[in-house]
Amino acid sequence: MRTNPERRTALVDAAIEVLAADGARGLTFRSVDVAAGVPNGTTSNYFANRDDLLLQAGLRIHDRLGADPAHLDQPPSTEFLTSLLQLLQQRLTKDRTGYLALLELRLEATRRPTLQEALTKKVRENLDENIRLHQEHGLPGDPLLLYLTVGGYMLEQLTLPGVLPDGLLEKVIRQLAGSTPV
Amino acid sequence: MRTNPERRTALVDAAIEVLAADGARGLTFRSVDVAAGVPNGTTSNYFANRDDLLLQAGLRIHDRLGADPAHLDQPPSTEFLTSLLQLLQQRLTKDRTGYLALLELRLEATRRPTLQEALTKKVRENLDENIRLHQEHGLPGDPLLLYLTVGGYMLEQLTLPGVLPDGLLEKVIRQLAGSTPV
DNA sequence: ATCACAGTACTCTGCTTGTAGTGGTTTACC
DNA sequence: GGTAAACCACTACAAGCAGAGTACTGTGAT
Repeated sequence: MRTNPERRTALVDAAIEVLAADGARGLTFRSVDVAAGVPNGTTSNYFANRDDLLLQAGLRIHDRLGADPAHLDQPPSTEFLTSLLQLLQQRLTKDRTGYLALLELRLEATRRPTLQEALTKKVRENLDENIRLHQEHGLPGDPLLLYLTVGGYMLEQLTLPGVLPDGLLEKVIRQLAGSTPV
Repeated sequence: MRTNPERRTALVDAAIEVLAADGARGLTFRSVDVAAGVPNGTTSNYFANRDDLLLQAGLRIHDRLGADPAHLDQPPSTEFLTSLLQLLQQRLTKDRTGYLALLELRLEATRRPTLQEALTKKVRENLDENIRLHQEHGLPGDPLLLYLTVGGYMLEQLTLPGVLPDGLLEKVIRQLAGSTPV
């Protein structure tokens, strides 16, 4: 088992690429080798088995998607809320790979208790953080309702982008900003 | 290419089971043979290739999930809306297999334009029907907003059931029933 | 008797895994 | 500053497995 940290994260990132591109079906040691541009057998040397690789990818994804707190130093208003969600929409196109990989992992977690446990923990932390920030900034609308709606929107746009009408997210957000918390 | 219709749909149903249980990764001709309890090679004889099989599964799923209009002859009220969504929650546990398979197919559609096209058509039809019924019955709330929220809820419950607090759907629905259409 | 299908069995192909082995580079220690 | 040890990149290979596809036989219905 090799330990070189740079190469390790490079491999995990490559695994995320593979997940998004070819799904869990395409994730093999060899395909990660290829995606990372390293010789055959390298991923074998760094991870005990496929489960291990999936788990690492699941943890890493949240680091990649979560890290971007720069935009939070803004006035707590409805304007802010919409701008924050436009930002989310930007991310959805920019970091499509990461979100798709996360979806694949969620599905895979259905069959892997260990992965499910780890993902549940991470996703819940993320949700709690969302709620905390929402309340801390005194933002309008119910954070849980927002979370669900945005989640549904992302699923739809990621997998079947032709279904929803254009500009829906903005309209929806405008509605939600007017509703009161549970 | 064999044509026996009963066996054909039995194979497609088996394919849906396999999708939910093992994901797209596990969907092979042989695994469908096993799930359907037929001899090896049978699925090969009935479908040209994997793409074909996936497409058939995608079309069939909507028949399985959609057919249940009995509950629609009820008074158009907020009460009705909540009861209808409780029914959805029941379905989520009863027909978990179908919904999971649909999720897998959505992900797979990312890589298969033909499948994506077919699914987009079906899902959009479903959405349009939802909207139509919603308006026809004069139900409260915005149907698109409902659609997104319920979609997000379903994704969460299907893949990481430990994340959301109990009874959330009801609370959320109550909120949404009070909001006005876009 | 013919046709369509169920079921069996077999081959071929490709992919994946895991590891052994070699050579190079860095680190530590004298 | 030179040597030894540890670590790692990379190559190459052996072995196994799974899946696809198909040819063949038997059977029941028309």
